[in-house]
Amino acid sequence: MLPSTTDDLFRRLADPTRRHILDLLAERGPLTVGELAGEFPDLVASGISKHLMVLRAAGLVSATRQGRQRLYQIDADRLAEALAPWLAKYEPYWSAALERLRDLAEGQEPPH
Amino acid sequence: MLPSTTDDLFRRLADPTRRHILDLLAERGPLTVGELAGEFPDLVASGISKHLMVLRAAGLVSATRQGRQRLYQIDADRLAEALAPWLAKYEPYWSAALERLRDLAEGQEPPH
DNA sequence: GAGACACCTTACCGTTAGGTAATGTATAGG
DNA sequence: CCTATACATTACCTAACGGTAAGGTGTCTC
Repeated sequence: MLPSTTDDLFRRLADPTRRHILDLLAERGPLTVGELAGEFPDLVASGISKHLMVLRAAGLVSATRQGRQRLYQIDADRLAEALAPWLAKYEPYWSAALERLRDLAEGQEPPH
Repeated sequence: MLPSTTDDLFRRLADPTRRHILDLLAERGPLTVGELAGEFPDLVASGISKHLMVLRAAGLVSATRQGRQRLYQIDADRLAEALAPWLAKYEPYWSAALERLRDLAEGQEPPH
């Protein structure tokens, strides 16, 4: 399922749990299913596993066995690659928005 | 519904028809419901209207009466603003992906 | 002001998506 | 080997979503 069209991508990113999983993998590096499941007290482990399968089917994450555990890591390049065509259409808008966000983060007023 | 959290945004962008509506408004400028509906032969007009309500509730589009028609236009700034916090997390990845995309569009090999 | 028109709103319906629970499979340890 | 562990997989249930159809509201035209 390498192509991962825009439709496909947005469908997979639509679920907040899946985006949270991606965020965790991006922040902390590779994690096991158990570690990830620990971050979602309201969910059963097999639910996490299912979400991981959805992400893996699009190549957004990849897994490597580590004994009896399984280490998942994000493939942010693929994520970016799949999102790029859509992003390109709105580039001028969000590039400005990102600058405003950065200005805000620095606690200084935007140049105005 | 001004805040439009990331969760909220992705839920609304998840539907391909809604993203297509946004694309059309971005490319062609303000359009009426009838004009938009014409682009979706498989859908009934009231379906389009429903999608527009979903987008409008998040402020992603706005409408102005024009006689008995209604002109919808995209609010790309709000779209970008809502997406920016999420985008910022993966910025290094997709900024590279966008460059590769641009290089590809110009028909030249990336600098490598 | 009566009708046509453009759109909105509501009610309803089938499909899908996300959740749990139960079962299956592969690996580590005693 | 036998058991426990760590995930994967399957079956099942419910809620949410996207769709149509029918009725409602406001506006233009004659």
